[in-house]
Amino acid sequence: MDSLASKLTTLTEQAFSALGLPVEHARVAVSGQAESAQFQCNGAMPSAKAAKKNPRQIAEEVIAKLQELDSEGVFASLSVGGPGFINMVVKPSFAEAYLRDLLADAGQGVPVLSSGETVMLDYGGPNVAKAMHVGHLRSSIIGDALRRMMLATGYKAIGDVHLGDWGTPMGQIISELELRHPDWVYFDARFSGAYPKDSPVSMADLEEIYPLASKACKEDEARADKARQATADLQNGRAGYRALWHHFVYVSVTGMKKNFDALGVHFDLWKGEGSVHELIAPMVEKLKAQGLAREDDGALVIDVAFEGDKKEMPPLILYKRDGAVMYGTTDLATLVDRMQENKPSKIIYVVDQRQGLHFEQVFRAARKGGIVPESAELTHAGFGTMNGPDGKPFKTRAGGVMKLEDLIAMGVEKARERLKEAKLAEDMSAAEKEDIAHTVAIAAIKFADLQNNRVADYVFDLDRMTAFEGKTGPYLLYQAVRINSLLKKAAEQGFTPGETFVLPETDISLALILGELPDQIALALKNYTPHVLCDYAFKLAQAFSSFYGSCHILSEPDEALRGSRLALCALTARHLRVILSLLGIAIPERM
RNA sequence: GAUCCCGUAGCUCAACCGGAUAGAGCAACUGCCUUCUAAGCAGUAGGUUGCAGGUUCGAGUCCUGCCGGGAUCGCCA
Repeated sequence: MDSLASKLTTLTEQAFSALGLPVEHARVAVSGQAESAQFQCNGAMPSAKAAKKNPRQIAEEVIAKLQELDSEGVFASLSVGGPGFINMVVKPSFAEAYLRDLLADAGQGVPVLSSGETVMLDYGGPNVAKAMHVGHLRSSIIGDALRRMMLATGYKAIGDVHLGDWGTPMGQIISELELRHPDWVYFDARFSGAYPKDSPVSMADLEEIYPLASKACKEDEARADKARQATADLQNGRAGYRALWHHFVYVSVTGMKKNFDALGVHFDLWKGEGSVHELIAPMVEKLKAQGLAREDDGALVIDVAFEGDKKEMPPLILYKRDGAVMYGTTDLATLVDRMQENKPSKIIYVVDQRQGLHFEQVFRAARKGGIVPESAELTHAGFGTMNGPDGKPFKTRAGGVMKLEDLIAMGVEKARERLKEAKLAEDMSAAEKEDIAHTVAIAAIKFADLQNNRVADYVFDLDRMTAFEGKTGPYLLYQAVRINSLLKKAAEQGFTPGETFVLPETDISLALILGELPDQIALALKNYTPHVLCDYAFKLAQAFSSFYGSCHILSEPDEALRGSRLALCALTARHLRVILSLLGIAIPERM
């Protein structure tokens, strides 16, 4: 399904082509000046220089050609504005026909942007043995939204959680446990039997142990050496350590799933850094054989700097002095794995901006080593940090890192209060109320995050995002629920939405905005910027509210107009449902 | 020190490939609930887009230089 504007672009392309003007300038966009036009084409101005003509004159010629080509009566008016803008107003009948097709579209207005290309998205990235914290929120929310958008537009999208499970922290915990419990069978190097099935440590134990171990290593070099050795031994396959590590992963993933379920974030793959361990040695051998890997100060590295580089580009370390690998190595091996297993045409990393240099190094190494061909896109879709209302990195009142589950609980508590204040959901059961509070809280948190430009830092202000007024998730839920309630009420009176439209002056503005959906989705995906869809959802909800305020629907005596208005309601509701589901936001039945 | 990102209304943020008079929300002010959910709608006010140059028909957007903030720069992730 194309947008309304792209239908018009098809016409202007014909006109441009007939006049010998470059068709790439023929694009029609929604007008920035709603008073003077609905749509505009700016192509006369850039075409003017090459054609050696006055841009206004070109615009006039395009308009004349458009009128000549317009046998179906699309345009109500065409005019030249300013230095050469081609302003367009369409006839209601054109918009009416378009909406009829849109309503009948099997794809619900979602454009098809790919015929099944495989794309992999790397997001979430929680660490084993550590509680998930607010730092994981953005990656999870943005990554999942992009996955949903790509899946809906025809890609074979695969989300991979990419656990942080193979680095130094693992060795720090193992060595800490060995110091505390030297008698455990996991530390008996001569033991060759089966290790216990159940984990000797709980998630709570790990959360307590890790910070202590990490601190001890920072303060004591000998202690740090012990941890380094344990990391290397784990990676090199020491059986007891591996057994213990499997327990860590298991208990951690159980906790993570609870968080991701609460957020409504989905993954297709639960692989981690450790999953690709077997691929590392052959990969490194190949890099050596290619003459790309070299030894440097005891470590094995691959140079990724180029001749014309402006910035310093340190080599990527494959093996540390102590023989252990770092996340650059596992990231590279993960690319080997992905190219072998999934052959994606795009791999998108939704990871903190601060990792920019790291990904540049990994991508360069992957290209150099022939691991990823130039034809496959590698993108680091980075995001800014989440700050508190004071503009500084988000912390608890005590100054510590806030756990994700605590943050979600705070959001739910806030949503509960707001519902009570607004005297909403009063007639419902306690369980249903709780359900709605949760849905509202997640919508608030997700929308607040997604509506910000991905690359910029953003201020996380729970009071503001759960406020039930203005540009918030709850406002959108309210609009969606309100429309559904209206449609239900209409059905009770025996009124059903029509299949055709009648668009008087009062209804045209909403109709035109409904016709933007396909472009908005494509634009959001083009630069991996979900905030475009947030903006659009809000604009649509506002346009609906305005329409709703000025047109009384159920009391409309004209049957055709009433049916058309109900269809506008149904289409708006469907758009909101589609957009919010692309963003990963659920809508309650009622509230 | 080098490199990258950011700087737009009092606050939080938009602005599609460079397009017309830079838009929303919050806060403030004025109206609107005996009809479909007022968590809403209509309206008012609020700007030298950090500063100075440049490129061109046209610059918040591109280029150069400054100022301010953040981040990164080899054995953590």
